[in-house]
Amino acid sequence: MNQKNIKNNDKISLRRAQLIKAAYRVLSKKGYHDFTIRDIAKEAELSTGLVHYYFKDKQDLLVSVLKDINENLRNFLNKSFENVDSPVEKLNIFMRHAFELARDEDYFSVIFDFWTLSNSNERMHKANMKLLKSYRIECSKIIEEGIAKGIFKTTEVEYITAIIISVIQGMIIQYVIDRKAFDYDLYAAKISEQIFTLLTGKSDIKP
Amino acid sequence: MNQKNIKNNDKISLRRAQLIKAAYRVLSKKGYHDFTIRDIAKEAELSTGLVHYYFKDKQDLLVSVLKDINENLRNFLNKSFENVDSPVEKLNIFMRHAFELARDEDYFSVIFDFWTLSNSNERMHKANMKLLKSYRIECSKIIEEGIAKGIFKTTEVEYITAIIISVIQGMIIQYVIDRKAFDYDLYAAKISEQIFTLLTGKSDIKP
Amino acid sequence: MNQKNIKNNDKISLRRAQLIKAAYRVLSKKGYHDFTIRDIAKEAELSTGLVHYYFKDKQDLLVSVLKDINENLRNFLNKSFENVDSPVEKLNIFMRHAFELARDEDYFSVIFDFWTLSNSNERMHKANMKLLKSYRIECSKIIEEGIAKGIFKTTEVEYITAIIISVIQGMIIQYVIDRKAFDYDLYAAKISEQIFTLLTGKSDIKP
Amino acid sequence: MNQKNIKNNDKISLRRAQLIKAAYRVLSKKGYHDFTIRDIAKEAELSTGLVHYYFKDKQDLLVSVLKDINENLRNFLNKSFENVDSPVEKLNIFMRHAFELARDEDYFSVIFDFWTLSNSNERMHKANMKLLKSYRIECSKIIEEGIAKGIFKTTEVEYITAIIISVIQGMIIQYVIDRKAFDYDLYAAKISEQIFTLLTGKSDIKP
DNA sequence: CATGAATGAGATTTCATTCAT
DNA sequence: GATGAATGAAATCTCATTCAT
Repeated sequence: MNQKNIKNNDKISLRRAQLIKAAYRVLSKKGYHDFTIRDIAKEAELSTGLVHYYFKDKQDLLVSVLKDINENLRNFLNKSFENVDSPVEKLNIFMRHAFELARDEDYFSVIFDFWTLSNSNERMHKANMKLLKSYRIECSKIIEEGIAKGIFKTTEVEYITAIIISVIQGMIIQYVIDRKAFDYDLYAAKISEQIFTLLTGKSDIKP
Repeated sequence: MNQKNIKNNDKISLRRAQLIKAAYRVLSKKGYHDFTIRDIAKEAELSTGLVHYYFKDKQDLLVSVLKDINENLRNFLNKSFENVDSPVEKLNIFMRHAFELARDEDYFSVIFDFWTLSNSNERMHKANMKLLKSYRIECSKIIEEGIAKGIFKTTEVEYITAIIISVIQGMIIQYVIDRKAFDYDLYAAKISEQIFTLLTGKSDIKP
Repeated sequence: MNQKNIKNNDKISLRRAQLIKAAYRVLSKKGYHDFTIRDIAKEAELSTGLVHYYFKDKQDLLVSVLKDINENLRNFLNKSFENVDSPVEKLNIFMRHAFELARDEDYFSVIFDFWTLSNSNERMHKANMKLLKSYRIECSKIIEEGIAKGIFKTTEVEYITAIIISVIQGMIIQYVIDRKAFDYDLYAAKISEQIFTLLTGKSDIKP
Repeated sequence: MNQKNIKNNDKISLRRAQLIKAAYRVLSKKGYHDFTIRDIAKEAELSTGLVHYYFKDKQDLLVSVLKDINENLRNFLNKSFENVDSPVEKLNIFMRHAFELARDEDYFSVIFDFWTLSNSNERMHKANMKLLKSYRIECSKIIEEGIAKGIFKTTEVEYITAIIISVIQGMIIQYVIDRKAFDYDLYAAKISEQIFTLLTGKSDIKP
């Protein structure tokens, strides 16, 4: 590939990224039902035609947004774990990150949209499966590392993982839908603690 | 209220129920994105005009569907608890019912739709809050009854309730999105058991 | 079918006919490439939505126009032949009618459009086949009647029919594309005469 | 004109020819309705921008395609007649060539497209007139040569020419639209024979 | 009450054409 | 000459909502 092509590809990637970002912003602001290609174009300060130049159709753009979210998760975790050795600390980072998602007003509205689209769009369905799987895989890796290092004492990595993801996710949903349902921060802390108890058999680990 | 009005109201209720049911069926079949007023009218074998006679607009109908779901939950639990005294048995029924929701292919796609709509529609948002609250209230009532009867030994009813709802809900979502993610029945059973352990302090209670 | 349905169907037929007529007018004025659904709606003084209410899509409307043309041909011939017994006179009417089509500035532009669409649209293709077949069938019927009555003396009805249709059609095309190519009326008269010669063996029959 | 300009012009001609060929291929494959400038560029393995460098606009390109077809006709006939003296043989070649056009699946779809465009585009209209005129002129030349050589005995060259073009063209159209309408080869042979009869006076039918 | 024809705003999508590189 | 990213106008089609009957 020559110099020129590299430049072009960079430009293409740039535009795609720009549009994906704009789509994410619009999506979270207006929700899938009301957002239009025109909104995205306006948000990105580009023409509507260009959106279709880079993405086959609306659904293609949305799938790309979801894939982008997935990639961001991996990047975030990779970066965060760079200088961290302790599995306990890693799990803490992981859970804190997960609980923090509820902070971002928009993130879960977008996720809801994607779940909804899962039904009618197979590509979206697969991307959703992949994102959830990513969460489970990252979580399992940490737990297994903890077991290998003799810190965690469970034999049921997958089950514990499913529980962790479930309880965090379920908590977030309730909180996102009803911010006054309970003291989210307190419950998040308690749950973290309880999970460590479950994993280590002691309750004195401080997150 | 005279005889005629009663009759009319009955008929109105009948038509409304008929349309709500049709809306639920269409909604679960096609998802929010593709369903139309015409679909509902056809499903109910009525005219499109009539839908707007009984419901202000599309959103009004959808809110009514959600409220209907809420009512059904209460009715179901009331009926199920009619001849049951044991809080343990009640909690079992409650959790089994909740886990069973994942069985119904359609139920959670509809719920996803409603969550999504929560974002842009305040009435829908409120209805969603109410449904989640209903779950928490019903669950809390059972736990408090168990405490009163000396069977459950927790002081944190609300927290435990939130955990129960969260873990079940989170489990369902993962399962609905990826039916092969894990052995749902096994995990459901394990979770139930673990919740009873949490509540009673013993692990030998068989659900 | 009750009185009401009949009324409704009449109304439906009315609207459909109205739109087909409008489509025909617009089509001949602007040609397929430039004509829009909006044009038709405007021509019929109705809304664009209504066009789609009565016709699945643009192509569906066009196929309907072609079918309408076909029907008109049959109706015209049936009516014209009502009090005519002589096959010679019938064939004369038939050929005069055919040659007259070139008079209508629009008719053949529309036909060209349909031929063009034949390629990409199977329904249109079939409708085109049907129209041409209609012409052949009507022509053959007359010739056979003439043979039965001992007036025409050919054994090759189908071949003669194909020739008649071909030469008239080919003549029209040249004339429609180039009005000054030749003396259309003169040539039309000559061709008619020659065809009768071919059929009867004498040349003194005056059309 | 200097050496450089000649080179450039050659290159320009080359590119133009390349694009015209590509346009013809795309046009016959997809038909006017679905073909795009991008299709042509892709087919020619060039960029879309270049199409507009060599042709003012889409219509300009199409007119060029039609002119190209016209030129090809003349070239073909010139070449075919190179070593042929007999007008009978020449007319045979001419008619065979004409009838053969129906063989090429694509040729007449393209011609239909051009006829259709005739309506809304004057340049296209003229190009169409020119192509039809070319056919008549070539045919007339042969007949006149035959008369000069005492082989053909008609005094109505133009009329006979119009008939020949008409009947062949009309035959092709019926065949192109309905391949099973009749035995095309048989009818083509019969028509050729009959035309020669008409021209040589061997039959007793008077034109 | 009930119907469904009619409306019209608005969404997605396509594509000829332009222009900076 | 050559490229292809970018534009933006315009087309088709959908659908909630209205309203005369």
